[in-house]
Amino acid sequence: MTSDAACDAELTERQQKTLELIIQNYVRTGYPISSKSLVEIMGVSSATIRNDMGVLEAAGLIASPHTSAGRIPTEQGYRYYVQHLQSGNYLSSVERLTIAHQFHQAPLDMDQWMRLAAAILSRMSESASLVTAPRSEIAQFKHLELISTQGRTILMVLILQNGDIRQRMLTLAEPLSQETLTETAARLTRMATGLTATQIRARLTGLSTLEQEVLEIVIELMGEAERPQIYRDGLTGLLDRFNNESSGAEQALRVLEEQSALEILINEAPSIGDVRVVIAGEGRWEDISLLSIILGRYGVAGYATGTLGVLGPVRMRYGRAISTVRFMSSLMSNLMFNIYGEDVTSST
Amino acid sequence: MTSDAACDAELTERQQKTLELIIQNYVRTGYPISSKSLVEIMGVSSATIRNDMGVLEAAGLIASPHTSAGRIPTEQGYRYYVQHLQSGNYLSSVERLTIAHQFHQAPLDMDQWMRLAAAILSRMSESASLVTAPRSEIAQFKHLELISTQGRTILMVLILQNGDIRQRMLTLAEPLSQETLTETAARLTRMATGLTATQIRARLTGLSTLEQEVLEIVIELMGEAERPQIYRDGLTGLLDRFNNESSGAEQALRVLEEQSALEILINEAPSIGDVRVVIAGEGRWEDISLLSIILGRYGVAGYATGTLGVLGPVRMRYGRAISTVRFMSSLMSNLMFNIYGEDVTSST
DNA sequence: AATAGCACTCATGGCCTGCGAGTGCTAACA
DNA sequence: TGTTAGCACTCGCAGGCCATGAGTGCTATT
Repeated sequence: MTSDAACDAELTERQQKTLELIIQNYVRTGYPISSKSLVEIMGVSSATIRNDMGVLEAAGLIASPHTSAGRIPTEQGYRYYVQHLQSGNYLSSVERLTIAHQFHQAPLDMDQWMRLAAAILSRMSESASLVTAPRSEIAQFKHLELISTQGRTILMVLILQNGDIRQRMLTLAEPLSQETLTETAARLTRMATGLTATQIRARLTGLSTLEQEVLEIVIELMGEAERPQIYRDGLTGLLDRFNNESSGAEQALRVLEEQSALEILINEAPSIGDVRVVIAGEGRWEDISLLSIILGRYGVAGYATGTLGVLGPVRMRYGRAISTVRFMSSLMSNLMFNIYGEDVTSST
Repeated sequence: MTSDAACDAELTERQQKTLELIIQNYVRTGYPISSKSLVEIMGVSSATIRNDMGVLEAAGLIASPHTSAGRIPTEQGYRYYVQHLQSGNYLSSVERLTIAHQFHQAPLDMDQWMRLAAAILSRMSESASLVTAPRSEIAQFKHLELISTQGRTILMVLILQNGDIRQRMLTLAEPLSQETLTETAARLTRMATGLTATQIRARLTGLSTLEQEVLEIVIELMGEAERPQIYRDGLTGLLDRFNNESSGAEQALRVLEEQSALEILINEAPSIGDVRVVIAGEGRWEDISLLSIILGRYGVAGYATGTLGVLGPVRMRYGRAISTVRFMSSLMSNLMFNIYGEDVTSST
C-alpha cells in the first residue's frame, strides 16, 4: 500500500502549510479550496500554490472532485494532518474550568457523570459522543443482597469491587422469608468477597442448593455476558453536519444504534492517556467508511477503565475533537481515582 | 375548527372504502393515488371514484399535491381512518406466540426485558420505539444498603417496592467500618420499610447525623428527581422510511434524543389497556408535526406502570402499529403481574 | 524558484419543450 | 338519481441545449 509512503512523504514547509490550510478551510466550509483563495494567507501567487498542490496531489494527500474545481483533502491527507500538523491544545482554560466545574457540581452519581461526560463531549467536539462506564477486566465480588419481592420471586443485587451494580430476578422452588435470604446473602458475601468468578466456581462444593443456585447466577453476572451500557449523545447535531449527503448520517446512526458494532469499536480504545484516531474506517471497517472516530480510555489502570470518544464526519475539526477527548479522559480518570483511589492502593 | 366536523362527516359505504384504499395504497407506495388505479378493486368506473374523491376532498380528508396528480390523505384523513375504519387485529397468532416465547426465554432481568420490548416494538411496527421501565407513582421504600468503597466514600443502594434500584455515592465526614454501615442500613431499613418519601421525612427527628444525612438522600432519590431511563430502538429503520425528505427524520431524532421532549410525550400515555394515537402532533406539538406516535401503558394499575410506544412517519401502517402496541402492553402487564402479583394483593 | 498569462475543461443552472398522467366537467345513459 | 363515457385542460417532470465562470495545467518569462 502507498499509505505509509504518503504519510512519510517529505514536504516543504510551505507545502505542509498549504495542506493545513486546505484541510482547515475545507472542514469549515465544506467546499473545495481553490488556489486563488489561499493567495492572501500564503503570501505567494496562485501559480505557486498550484505547483505545490500538484505535489500534494501526487502524494495522494489531496484530490480534486473534477477538473474545474478546487482541492479537497483525501483520507490520507487527513491522516497526515493529524499525525504531523495538528498538535497542541484547542481548548481554552476557561472551557476546561467550566467543564471541571460542572462535574464537581453534579451529584456523586456514576450515571449522571456518564450522561454529563457524553453531553460535554458531543457539545465541545460538535460530533456524536459515546461513553462507557468504567469496568474492571477482572470482575471481583464485593457484596450480595437478596431481597424478596413476592413469594417465590426474589431480586438479586450484586455489587462488584469497582462499584458496578448488577441485578437479576430469580424464581425459587419454594418461598423463603426475608430473614433467611438476608442471612444467606451475608454468608455468601463473607465467603466470596474479593474473589473472581473462577475462584468462586472453585468453591461451589459443599453448599446448599439455594446457595449454589445463587452463586451460579453470580458467576454468570460477573462474566462478560452483561453488556456494558453505552451512553450516547449529540446525534441530532451530527445530522445537521451531514446536511445534504444523508448516507453518512445513516452510517452514523447504524453504528451508534447497533450495540455490537459499538462494542467492536470500543475494543479499539488505546490505553489510558493515549488517543486513537480512526479516519474513514481506515479501510478495515466498512461500516464507518464515511466517519471518523476518536477514542480514549479513562479510569485507573489495571483496576477499572472505561472508554469515551466522539464520532463524526470525516470532515471534522480534528484538533478540537482530539483535545476534547484527551482532556475528558484525564478529567474522568482523576474523578475515578478520587473515588477508588485507596482501594486501588490497598488491593495491589 | 373544522376538524371535528370532518371527523363526523357522513360518508357513504363506498366513500369510506375509497378513503381506506387511498390511505392503504399511499402508505405502501408513498405516491399519490389516482382514480384509475382503484377501478379494479372498487368495481366502478374511474369517473365515479373521481366524484367520491371530490366529496372526500371537500370534507378535508384527502388532497392533491397538484392538479395533475392523484390524491394523498390529509392528517384529518388519517384520523378518520384510525377512528372509524381501522380496527381488528393485524398480528397473526404465530407472531404473537413468537413474541411471547422470546420473553419467556429471556432471563428474568428487567433491563433485558425493556431492551427486548423496544426491539420487538420497532421491528413489528417498522418504526422507532420507546419503552420506559415500570415506575410507581408513589415510591415506597423497600431496602437500603450501604457499602464502603474506600475510606470516606460509600455507595448507597436503595431498592423500592416496585423493584427500582437507585444508587448514589456519598462522601462521609469520617471513615466508617463496613460493620457500622451494615448495621446502620439494617436499622434504617427496618424503620422505613413500606414508607413513602413524605412519611420518612416526618420521622427524621431523633436520628444521628449520619442517619439523617443518608435518609435525606433516600428521600431525594425517591422523589421524581431521578429521570426515568428510556429504552429506544429502531432509529435506523426510521431513517430508511424517510428516504428523501430528511426533515422528518431530523424531527424524529431530535425528539428521541431529547430526554425532556420524550418525557412530555410519555405523559400523554393513556391508562392501562388503552392506546393513544397522536397524528402529526395534532397541532399541539410543533416538534412532531411530521410524525405520528402511538402510546400505551402497561403494568399493574395503582402499583407500578410503564409506558411503551412507537414513533414513525405520519405515513405509517397504523393498523399494524396499533395492534403491536396493544399486544405488547398486555404482554408486559402480564409479565409484571407475574412478578409483583402477590405484593399487589397484599399491599392493597 | 516564483510568477504572469492563456488555453482548456467541465459542473452548474437557467431556459425551453414535449410528454403524459390525472383531473374536472358535461352530456348521455340505466 | 346515480353511474359512465368522452374530452378538454392543467401542470409536474425529464431531457436537451447553451452560456457562464470557476479553476486548473502548462508554458514562457523574470
